[in-house]
Formats: sequence, C-alpha cells, structure tokens
Amino acid sequence: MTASGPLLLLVEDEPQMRRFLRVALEGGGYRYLEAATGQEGLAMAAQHRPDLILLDLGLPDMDGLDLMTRLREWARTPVIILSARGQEADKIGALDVGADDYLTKPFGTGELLARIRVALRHADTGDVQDPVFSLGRWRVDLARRQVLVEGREIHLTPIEYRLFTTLIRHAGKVVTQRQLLKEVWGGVAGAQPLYLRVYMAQLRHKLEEDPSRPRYLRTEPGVGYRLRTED
Amino acid sequence: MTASGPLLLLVEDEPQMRRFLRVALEGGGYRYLEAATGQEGLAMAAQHRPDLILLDLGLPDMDGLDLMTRLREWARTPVIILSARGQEADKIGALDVGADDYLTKPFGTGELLARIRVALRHADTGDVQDPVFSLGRWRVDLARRQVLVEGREIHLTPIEYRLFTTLIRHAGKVVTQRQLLKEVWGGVAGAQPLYLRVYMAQLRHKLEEDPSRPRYLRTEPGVGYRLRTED
DNA sequence: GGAAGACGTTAAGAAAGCGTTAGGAAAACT
DNA sequence: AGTTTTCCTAACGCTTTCTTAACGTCTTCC
Repeated sequence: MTASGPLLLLVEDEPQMRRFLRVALEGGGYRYLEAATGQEGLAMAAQHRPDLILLDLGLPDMDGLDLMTRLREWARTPVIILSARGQEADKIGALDVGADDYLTKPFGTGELLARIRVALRHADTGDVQDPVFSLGRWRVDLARRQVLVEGREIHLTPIEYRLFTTLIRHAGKVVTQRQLLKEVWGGVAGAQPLYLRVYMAQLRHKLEEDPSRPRYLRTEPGVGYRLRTED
Repeated sequence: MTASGPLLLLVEDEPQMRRFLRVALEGGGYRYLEAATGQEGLAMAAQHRPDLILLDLGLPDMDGLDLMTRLREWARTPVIILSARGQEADKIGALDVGADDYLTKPFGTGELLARIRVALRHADTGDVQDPVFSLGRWRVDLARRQVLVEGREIHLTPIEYRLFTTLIRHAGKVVTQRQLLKEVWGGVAGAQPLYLRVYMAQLRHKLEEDPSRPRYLRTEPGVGYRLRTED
C-alpha cells in the first residue's frame, strides 16, 4: 500500500510561526520541508518539487515577491502567502505576481488547512489513482471494492470480501480465528471456526492459482490464517 | 476564443452590495450577469456558463453551501464566496464544498479584482473540465441535465436522474445503499432500500441494452450498486 | 503405524437480497 | 379543476448468499 500524501514546503524565518505551522500541518497529516530563508526556499523548491509552498513575506534575505517571481519562471507550484501585513496593496501585489492565496496573520489552523486543500485541489491533474493493494497476480482496489486477478475482475460476496480485506489489513501477520470471526461476522454469537474453513476454501478457489497448494492464503494450524506477502 | 473577456455571474440579493460590485466589475472590465436568488443563480450558471461566479452566502431562498454542492455536481466553474460572516468554520465549510476563495465583507475592490484574476488564472491554466460524461452508448451532459443513448435523448425523472448522476460521480466505485439513499433522497427518514430496487430497474429499462443483464448498472449484492466503467 | 484433532471440500437447504410489476397517492403542470 | 407525470408501496418470484452437515485429508504425537 503506497501513496504518501502531498509534500509541502514551508518558507518562514520566525521560530514561533514555524512551531505554529508545524502543529497545523502535522494535524492535517501533511509531510513538509522547512526553509528559513528565501534562497534556501528556492533551492528546496527546485530540489524537492513540493506540491504546495507556504511563503512568509517577511523574510530577512529577500523580498517575498521577488521570490515568487523567480519561482514562477520555472514552476507553477501553488503558493499561499502568509503575511503580517494586511494592506490591500500587499495582497494585490502578491496575487498578481502569481500567488494563489493570501492569508493575513493571525489566522486559524482550520482555515489554513482548508485553503491548502483548495490549492491542492486546483493542482490536481484530474484522475486520482485510488490506493491499490497489489500482491502477485492480485490487485485490490479498496475504494472501488474491486478485486482483479491478472486483470480479470473477480466477484467476491460480502463475507468473502470482508474476510479477504481483513487479511490484507493485517498483511504478513497471523490473524487468529477469533479475531477473524469477530471482524468478519461482527461478534455474532453463532460464528464458528467452521465458517472460516468454508470461506477460506472459497477464497482460495477464486484467487489462488492452485487452490490445493495456496501460495498467499496460508493456514497457521491451531492459530488462524495469514496473508503471506514475501516469498 | 472570442474577443470579449471573461463572463462573471454575480449571485447577490442586497441591492447595495450589487451596486458596489457592479462598479468594481465594470472597473475591472468584466462582463457580468446578475441573479438575486439561488434558484436563479443556478439556472443562469447552467444557461450561460460563466467563467467565474461570485456568490453571496446570505441568500434568501437557499443555503449558499447547498447551492455550491448542487453546482459542483456538474460544473467546476470557479466560485468566490462573499460573506458578512467571518467565522473560521464558515470559511472552512465553504472551501471544502468546492469554493475557490472566501472574502469577508467589507473588502476592497482591488483585492476582489486580484482574487478574481487568480481564480480565472486557475481556470485557464488548468484543464477545462468536460461537463459531459460518456460511457458506451451513453452521453450525459451534466450541465444541460440531458441524457443521450445512441444520440437519442432519454427522459429521466428527477429521482432517476439524481440516482444516475450519483453513480456517475462515483463511477467505477461501489456506492453503498445507505449512501445512495442519502444522496438521492436527501437523508429523509423513510427512504428504504426498496426504492433503490425500483429505480434501478427503471434506469436499466431506460438505459441498458438488455435490462435483464445489465452491463453498466451493476448490483453488488448486500452492498450497493456501481457504475461499471471498464470491461 | 494408528488414532485424534484440525483443516479442506462439497453440496444442499434456508435465508436474505434483488428484480419486476402494477396500482393508487401525491405532485406538477395546464 | 382536470390531466399528466412522478413517486411511493406492496406483493411475488427469482437469484444470490449464507449456513450447516457430512465426509475426506492431512498432520502430529503417542
């Protein structure tokens, strides 16, 4: 399971503001890089190609608008300006040299994150690939609830699908019978280990190349089952 | 590309604010349309396809966020929210349902124009989103609310259409019964899975070549339905 | 090497879910 | 107000899915 989130670049010199932003960005689940000067910011933008840049206008070494201009010579990375100055002329200037948004301090983390989402949404190229779990001949698109074996779509019943995805969630690890019964049948009293045998057999028939000698859907005798991920 | 500039749609009920905006937009050299209510705004958006929408949240006839949501079902026209409410929660809500910017009154004409420029910049650098969904023999013009099957126009009732476009919006993915009921019937208490069966049958009769063996409008037993996009 | 426990396999009946039809109620339109 | 369209609802039969039982196979341990 791949697909790490967007990468943000934070260009900000004041330590206090940096701390605030760190908390905000981490709260939003973003990865981020930090630069304390304009020079450094430009260099990091070039090197790491972040998905979005948060730029403080009050940098010590260069004017924020200059930085914007230089950046726009080669990149269209969305930029959100953070500034203590709320004068209309400042905003207009920044937006017109290519900034995508302008936030005046102080601002809330919620609004910041919402505006980051907007900017990233714009940058979206359109078709977003769903996270896909793949293993051997299998491709499982959890968002689509779709299982492909060598490109062919395989239909799984609700219980089969829940059982399979439960194993996927714990891929590589042994899942005990008790746990599987609980997660798939949802704590219903009547759930018996026999069910697991029946449905594991069905899964193997639908998914394994040689169901009688399963390669991935392995039994751990006396304990439970596990989805083998290595070879 | 014609000689005239971008067309803006202004959805605003207060006469005073309208006068202010007229002056601002004319100063910026824009053509614009005006609507005083949400209904009117949606209709004009569909008919005239403006390049950008300025939307006041405090409309008399419908909630501004509802309007956003309805609009985003078929169009990605940039929307700038104008609001007297500056609460962070309001901003976050509006931005997350698809607004592109949020301006709190009072604001200056200069900043408004600058933010309009930013929004329009996004629209033309980015991909022009095709408001037509096509699949197999089907062509669905989401803006015109028109469904063609092999070029023939097929009439769908409101519920049929909402059900169909909901599936289109999640094309390829399984949409659970619960979710469909919520999105189509709008969280009304009485909505039952039976409704889905009835309307899916009607959709299949109107759209599928062989309604008894549907190719695209697929059932996922025990889960929901999905619009199959591949083969 | 045999017995016991654990697991795999198959099939069939039961249950749940789904498709279909139609008629009356409600809403929209004229 | 009358007409037409749309929506809701119930009933019935069909299909899919789940459950359950019986039996075969494998492993382990004495």
